[in-house]
This record gives sequence, C-alpha cells and structure tokens, in this order.
Amino acid sequence: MLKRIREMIKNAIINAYGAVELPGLELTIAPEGMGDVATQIAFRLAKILRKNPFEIANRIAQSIKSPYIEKAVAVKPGYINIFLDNLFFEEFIKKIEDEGLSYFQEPKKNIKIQVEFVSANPTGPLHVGNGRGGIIGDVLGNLLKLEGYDVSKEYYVNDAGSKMDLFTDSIVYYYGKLCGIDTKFPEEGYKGEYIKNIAEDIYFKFKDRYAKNGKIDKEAIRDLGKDFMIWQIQKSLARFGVFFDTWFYESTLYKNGDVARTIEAFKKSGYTYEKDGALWFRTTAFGDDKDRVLVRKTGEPTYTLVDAAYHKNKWERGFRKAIDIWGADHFGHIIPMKALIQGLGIPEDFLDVIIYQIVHLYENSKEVMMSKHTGTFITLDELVSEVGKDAARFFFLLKSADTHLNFDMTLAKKESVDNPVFYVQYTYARLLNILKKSGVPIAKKSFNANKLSEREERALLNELIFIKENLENISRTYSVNKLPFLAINLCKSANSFYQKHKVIGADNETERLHLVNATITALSMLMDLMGIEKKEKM
RNA sequence: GCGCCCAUAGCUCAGUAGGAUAGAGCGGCGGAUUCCUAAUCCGCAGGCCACAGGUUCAAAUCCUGUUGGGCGCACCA
Repeated sequence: MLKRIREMIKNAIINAYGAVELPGLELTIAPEGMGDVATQIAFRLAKILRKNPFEIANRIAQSIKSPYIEKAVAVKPGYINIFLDNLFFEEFIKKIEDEGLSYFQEPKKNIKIQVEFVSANPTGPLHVGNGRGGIIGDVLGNLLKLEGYDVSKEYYVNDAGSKMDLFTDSIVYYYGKLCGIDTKFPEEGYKGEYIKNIAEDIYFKFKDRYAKNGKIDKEAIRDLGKDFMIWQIQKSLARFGVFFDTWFYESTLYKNGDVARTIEAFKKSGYTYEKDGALWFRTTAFGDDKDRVLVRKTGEPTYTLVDAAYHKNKWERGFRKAIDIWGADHFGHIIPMKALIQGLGIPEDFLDVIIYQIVHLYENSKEVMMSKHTGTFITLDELVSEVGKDAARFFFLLKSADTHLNFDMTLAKKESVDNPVFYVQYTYARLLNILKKSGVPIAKKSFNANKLSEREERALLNELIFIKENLENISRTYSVNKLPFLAINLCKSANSFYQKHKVIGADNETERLHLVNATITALSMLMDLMGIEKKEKM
C-alpha cells in the first residue's frame, strides 16, 4: 500500500522538476501530530538541484494530489509530512483482512538464493555460538522467502577434512580400549566426554565387530561416529526450531568429481602456478594480500580448493546468490573465496558473507574458552533446556551480527524470565482473546476509518502500514536483528491501545475489531518469521 | 605490523543509504485495575553517543587520527 504513496511522491517530483535521478525515496513514520508519513527527499534533491530544501519540499507538497492523501505539508528545514486520507486506511484494512497472512507475501521473483549456515564440523555437539549463526540463517531464509525469493537453506557437512581424522582417531582410542586394543590418543584429539560416549555406544551395539585381529576398522568407526554426530546435531537444531532443506556432504564433492573438475577449471583460468611442489592460485590478482595453495605438495586438495568447488557446485545448481553465514574466526576466508569464485568465472556478488561476532562465554564472571578439543563449552542443547526454545531464539535474534556477545549462562537464565519474547506472545494472546470474546465475524462488516481518531488507534494503524516497508528494508540489509524490534514496537502500540480503550461494547466496536484483527495478522506473520510459537493463552 | 568488527543511560543492547527533542528492556522512583489476560499501561530520574580534529545548512551515523576490547593474517577447517 505504501508503494502507492511512494509512486505519488515520485510523480509529484517529476511534475515539479522533470525527470530527476532519484537517490532513493525513504518513507518514515511522521512524528506524532505531524501527519502519518514523512520523507526527507527534499534534502537529497536540494543537493542535486542546488536549491533550498524547504522551497523544494513546498513545491513537491503542492503538486502531490491523490485521493489517498488528505494533505501534504512542507515543514521547516525541508521535510514533507503527509496526512493520509481515511480512504487509504480503509483500503489497507480491507486488503490485509481479505488476504490474511499472504498480504505480506511478495510475488515470486524467480531468483534462487541459497542460505548456508551453521555448517559446524560433525566432530562434536553444537555450542551456543552455533545457535547464533543458526538463528540468523533460519530467520533470514524465512524473510527472503517472504520477499519472493526461491530460498534453500543448506547445511554443509565437513566430513572429509583432517578434523574428521582427529575425531575418528579420538573415538578409535576409546573403542580400542573397550576391545582390548591399545592405540595412541591423537595429540590434538577431542577430549570431550561425548567422544567416550560414542565409543561406548558403538561397542554396545556392535561389540568388537570393527576390531578384528588386533586391527581397528577406522573407516567404519569414522562413518558410525559421523552418523551419530549428525543425528545429534539434527536433534539439537530441531529443538532449537532450525530446519534445513538440504544437507550437503563435503565428501560428495570428491565422489562426483567436482574437486577434480574445479582444479581443471582453475588451471584453465590462467591464474594458477606451481611453486614448492604445490599448485597455487593467484588470489592477489583479485585483491588478496597473498596467493593461496589449491593442491598441497602431498597432492591433497586444501580446504580452500574444496570450498571453491562447493561454491562452483552451488552456482551450477542454479543459485544466483549464495549467502554464507560464518563466525568471525572465518573472516579471513572471505577475500580468498571471492577471488576464487571469480577465477571460476562466477560474478563476485554471487557470494554474500554475513559474519557474526564470536560469542564469549562467561561463568561466574570468568571467561570460559569454548573448545571442542578441551570439551569446555556450553552446548546449544543446554541453552534450550535452560531457557526454552522461544527465549533462546529471541535472545540471539535481538543482537546484531556484528556486536560482540558476552554470554553468561546464569544471566541468560535470569533474563529468560523477562525476555521480551513473552511480551510479544502475551500481546498476541490477549488480542486474540478479544476476537474470541466478541464472537462477531467481522469480515463482512464495513470499516469506517473516520471512527478511529484516538491517539492510540492512529499510532497502531501507522505502525501497521509500515510493516511491509520495514520488512523490505530488513531483507535488503540482511539485518534480521531488527525483526524482534519491529514486533516489540507493534506490541507496544497494541498494548497502549488495549490498556486505554475497550473494544467490546465501544461505540466504534466494529472499527476496533478490524484494527485488532489486522494487528493479529501482522503479529502472526512476524512470529512465524522468527519461528516463535504463537500461544492462544499465556 | 597489516586488515576487519566493536565502544551509545547503572546493566543488556537498538538506532549508519547524514535529518525533526538520541530510544527500548532490565534496575530505581511515583502512579493506574468494579471493565476484553496487570506477563499490562502512564509518568519521572538517568547521556560530553570512547577521545580529538575535519566535511556539511545538519554528524551517534561520513572522513582522518588516538585509546581500549575482540577476530583474522596456514600447504587447519
């Protein structure tokens, strides 16, 4: 709906000044008492046209004419404040009630986007940091779907690297012990209790089947350990409310020949050379500060090469945008990766990387190092058990990806009591209760926006008409942390309204029911988007 | 050393395509309930937006520098 207003302002500008190059037209909620919609476009135009912004605002305001707009006024330095006509609100309410949740669904854009996240090595349970990446990816995927993209959420399973060997050898050590075979515990092996548990689990199920003639079948142990871990990870993610469309195994890139093909493609690109027995790629030609090795002198491909093959695979699957969500410790990988995909003839902007800052763990005000190797970390499972799925999701979602997050388990437990997620759920439940109590099917009743003149009614209406605008903005900047604030603000307006004005039995009961109904639809959409449970009772 | 991220109320944090009086939650103080859920609402107190310069009609936001914290700079993943 606001799109129409934007079009009208654009037309007004063209009427007044001809075809000017518009630097982007941002609409905001006008300050209280100064209208409904505001724009500062006159300031932008002032620079281009070299004229006084107030003069420009005035001229635009005068040429804005539309049945949806009651009046447009230019204010002091150069704002244009627009008072919407009741017709606008009436059509808005009708549209959102007719279409329901699909009011927020943008038409299909036919662009395939892949969001890849979590992708933790299957060598240990997920920790709280994985939860942070998980929620960002999950919610961003949902949002992009809503914006009309063909979205696929993927988990990349690193099941072929050296970490996997360490993991295997760590299990083998304990499994061997159970079967009476002594092996050396790897120097950098995984020390967590779960390793022992996996070994015991394997022994319990298969006894010494994989330890014949004093030799342990490492391949079998590797596969069993991997499957066990992935199963664990999937379980943890499900409890956290995160689901993936696809699980992509690194090992398939070897099996299907992608790795070999990628090496050939790199060689053809003209950016490779041999040095010290290794194959290098000239990433410095694309802004990197040093070249990268693709194939080690041992003949083994590097992680970097395999990851390039993986992204080539994404491109060949038809994705035109790959959004990777990485922890800050992978930051250094961005520039080489972008260089590599360009070397493969893939446009640089195919890959967008969202970096989220590391989660620092505290216990009794002392920092705890998170490490799978030492086994000292708090798992995602523990977090979900302690504070609940919804509170855990909200906890991470509220914070923007690039702020450092200090995580204190005891604090998290305490904060879970007054977590804003309950505020949102409570608001939803009490609004829903009004509709239940009234028992009137409101759909058929006409809506007269004239009858909503109270301050709280108008504020809530204004909040509602801007939601689509805000969603679009959030999806463009990938800033999903703004979603909970959007929900909280909507709830604030809704609660102010609720507290002050009774709906049932009021003179304008019909109009208020429509307002409540539209608010529920919007809130419902936001909660779905964030993966927060909608409770009918609190 | 180089690159990137961060520094906003007592605490946890929002707020960057420069814009109207810098916001919220928690905590503190004071109010509101014969009525649809008080897990609510209303009000008050609390800010040299790390520091110093610069650009601009306008800077928390952009630029330069400084300080403090984090992350990265592998033939690991």
